[in-house]
Amino acid sequence: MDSIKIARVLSDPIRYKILMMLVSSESSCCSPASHMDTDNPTGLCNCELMSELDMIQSRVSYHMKELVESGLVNEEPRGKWKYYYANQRKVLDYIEQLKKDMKLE
Amino acid sequence: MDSIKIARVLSDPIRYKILMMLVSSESSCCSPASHMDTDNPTGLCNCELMSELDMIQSRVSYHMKELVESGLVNEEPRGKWKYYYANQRKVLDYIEQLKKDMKLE
DNA sequence: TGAATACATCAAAAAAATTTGATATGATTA
DNA sequence: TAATCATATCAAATTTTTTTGATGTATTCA
Repeated sequence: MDSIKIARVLSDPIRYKILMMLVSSESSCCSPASHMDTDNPTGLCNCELMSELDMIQSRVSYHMKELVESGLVNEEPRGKWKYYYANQRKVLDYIEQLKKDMKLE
Repeated sequence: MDSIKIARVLSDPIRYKILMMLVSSESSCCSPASHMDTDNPTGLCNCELMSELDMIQSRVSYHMKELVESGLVNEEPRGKWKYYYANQRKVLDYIEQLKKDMKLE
């Protein structure tokens, strides 16, 4: 059941916060805007998350892996860096599944 | 953040299954229908969950406690038994919070 | 009342998830 | 090419969650 996996990923406070940061992010660190994918102008890289969250690198990396593997976040390598952005569609899909399972609406 | 707590509860496969069972339950075990709360004709008791899920009593009890404490399930003691029913409004609230946090719609 | 039934709670064990520090990989830049 | 920077991965330690078996409490029923 996919919604269980999504719920697990969403149940960690740090990941939830990261997801909200990604949803809200309009600018990027570490590189000029020209490095960004034109279709996805938003995004954050690990280094920004590290300083923003005051967490060591491997810890950020671990949580980003969880987020990406769940599909809630997409990643986009740009040279040395890796940018992340929220996959809002995945959240919508999760919500739809939840509604269906819980016989809502 | 409340949605994190809800997500944690929803991230366990057993609890998710129980919640779906409660949502779908129209009849009850262990007692005549007259024992049921008239406002909430659905519901299941521990004993039915035990046999349905093939789990020992303390395990069912643990998960029901988690579900009740999260607000996803309401309980209703009826004499010797305890009936549970899904609180669909709580799921809806969770979904609304999620939508808000993820800037959806 | 006393036996039986249903559920709660507890502590210990087991399992799963997270954190950390060290090291590895891979791209960039001097 | 060598040094540097950003990120990935790993194993061990820690923390959190779940499971189990034992025991406690409350209600029902004979």
